[in-house]
Amino acid sequence: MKDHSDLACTNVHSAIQDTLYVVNGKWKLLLLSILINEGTKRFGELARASGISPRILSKELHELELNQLVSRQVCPTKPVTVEYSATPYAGTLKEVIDAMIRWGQRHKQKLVRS
Amino acid sequence: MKDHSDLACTNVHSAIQDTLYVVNGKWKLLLLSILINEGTKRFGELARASGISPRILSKELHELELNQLVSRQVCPTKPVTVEYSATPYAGTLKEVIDAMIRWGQRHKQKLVRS
DNA sequence: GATACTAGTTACATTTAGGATAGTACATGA
DNA sequence: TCATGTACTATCCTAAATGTAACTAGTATC
Repeated sequence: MKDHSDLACTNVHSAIQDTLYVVNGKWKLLLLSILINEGTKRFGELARASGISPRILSKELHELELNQLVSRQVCPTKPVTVEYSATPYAGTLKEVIDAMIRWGQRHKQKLVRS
Repeated sequence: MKDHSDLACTNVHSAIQDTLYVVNGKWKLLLLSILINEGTKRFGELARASGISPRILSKELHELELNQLVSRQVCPTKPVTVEYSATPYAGTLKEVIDAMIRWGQRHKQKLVRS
């Protein structure tokens, strides 16, 4: 209600859309949350922790890597393993993720009460 | 990294999924942002402000109403108008929305710089 | 050689989201 | 009576998202 020029509104609207574009879909914020809160994980660990099928997981991780939110490191183990980590830049999304976690928890409690 | 029981993780994961379930899609957070920041708006105003087609707008507003995030009031004007407002409960999502606005703005600046 | 573990990939099917277009219903004013 | 403004709704369609199942490739182990 305060700063209400058309320009300011447009910026706010497109800022939301820009964020949604980067973290679209059912899985990206969940994956980032896991990597941020639990640290580096391998492909199989992420699949088990999230319940995402390999095909989707591979695609989501690739998209997150393109946006520099996740880094991928191949480890010379036998058999080879691949470690995925949240980048420092992903940390800037923590504010969004934490807000969503808090809201989801409160929302569930509200549903239980009513 | 701190509280790392399976239960805590499960709760965190499902909390994110619960939030995503309520505010899914391209438009719900944008609509809520408009209604929260700019106040009550009519159907046509929302359509113009957001660029959403009537069919989708109607569907999104209905879903938001079901989740008690938006209230709908018919005004006895001629022709009849309908006002949509963010409910007090929608205010609890402001934290999420503001975090996404800030992130989107910073992200765009990052893209411009690099 | 068969089996298993790693990290994917490929092909296919299904579901969902979203958009385009036109039409409905009601009232007003020309 | 016809156009206009309001708020939708119905129909159809396309594209995107997601899921399932099977399969590849490299290495190690039995």
